[in-house]
Amino acid sequence: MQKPSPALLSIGEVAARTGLAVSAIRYYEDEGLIAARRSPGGRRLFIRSDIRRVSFIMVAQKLGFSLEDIRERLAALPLERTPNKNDWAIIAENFRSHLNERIAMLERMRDNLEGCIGCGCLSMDRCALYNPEDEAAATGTGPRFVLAKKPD
Amino acid sequence: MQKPSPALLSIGEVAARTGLAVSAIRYYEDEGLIAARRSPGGRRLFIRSDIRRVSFIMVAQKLGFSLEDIRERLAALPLERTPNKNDWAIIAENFRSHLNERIAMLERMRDNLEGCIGCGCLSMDRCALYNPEDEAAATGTGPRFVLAKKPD
DNA sequence: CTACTTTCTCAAGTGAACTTGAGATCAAGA
DNA sequence: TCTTGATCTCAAGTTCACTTGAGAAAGTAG
Repeated sequence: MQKPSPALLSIGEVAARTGLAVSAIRYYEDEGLIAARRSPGGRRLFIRSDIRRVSFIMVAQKLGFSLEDIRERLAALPLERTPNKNDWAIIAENFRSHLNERIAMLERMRDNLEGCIGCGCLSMDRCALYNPEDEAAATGTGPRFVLAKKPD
Repeated sequence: MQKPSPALLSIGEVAARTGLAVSAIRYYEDEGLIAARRSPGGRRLFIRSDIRRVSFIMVAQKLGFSLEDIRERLAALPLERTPNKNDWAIIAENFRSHLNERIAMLERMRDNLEGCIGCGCLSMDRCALYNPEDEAAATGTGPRFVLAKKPD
């Protein structure tokens, strides 16, 4: 009967299963995002749940979080032990609220954009995307009316 | 009667009105994202619509587009002439579909996350976030079941 | 005209997130 | 045992998106 999966994984296996480069995994370890034990010969050995941890890092990055952000978020997970349901639930909950914020921002952006195309207001007033410079000049920096909840 | 706004703007004025650093505006010109004419003395002169162009760059960046992406998108706008409603509508439409994709991705991510917290499936099967490694290993690289439309 | 501020160019530096290269070691199959 | 192939460490290089610095010239207020 062949072993279905060994208890510990080499860095190459983690790389193959996540699609990440070996060098990137080492970098994540240097940066404290993951932890590895070592074989007697000095090679890194990962536990299976590290694949999930790495996957989480990759997904979070695609969503625009920095490694610093992600490290803070992952700090709630145990490094040496396989995280349980409750460990992940804490992370997920935290992550979810950030996701909702981001979704809301994108939707605002999209709706402003659509409003602008349809409304014919492009000449001057009340069009946040077409004409953010006047209000922005009054209050400070950047075209933030497109991103803000309300230009109140 | 004081001039309400001169026809052409200095780089400092564009910086003040967009909140961007002067150096960044020069950088964008080097990168071909904006174009400036020059005064007899060699200073950059921008047209008013360049403020909108710069604002657009800033917003698009916040949404995760690279300057390269943005340059391609802006290529549909005229550089020397003030873009009209139709020019912007083309950009906006193009941009909108990307926004919708991004929103959909975030929503999928969020829903997977929520499903995972609630469903109690964290031990093994059918939980894309908790356990992406097995399916991912079979088909290739990365934790893409969390991001893909369907793990079909 | 003088003094001061803004802008100019060009080169080099910065931080994030990795990758690449060199030279050595570890581990497994023929 | 020999020979690959995977991994190790450490230093240096890369890309992106800028910023900083130096030295000079342009514009502006008094």
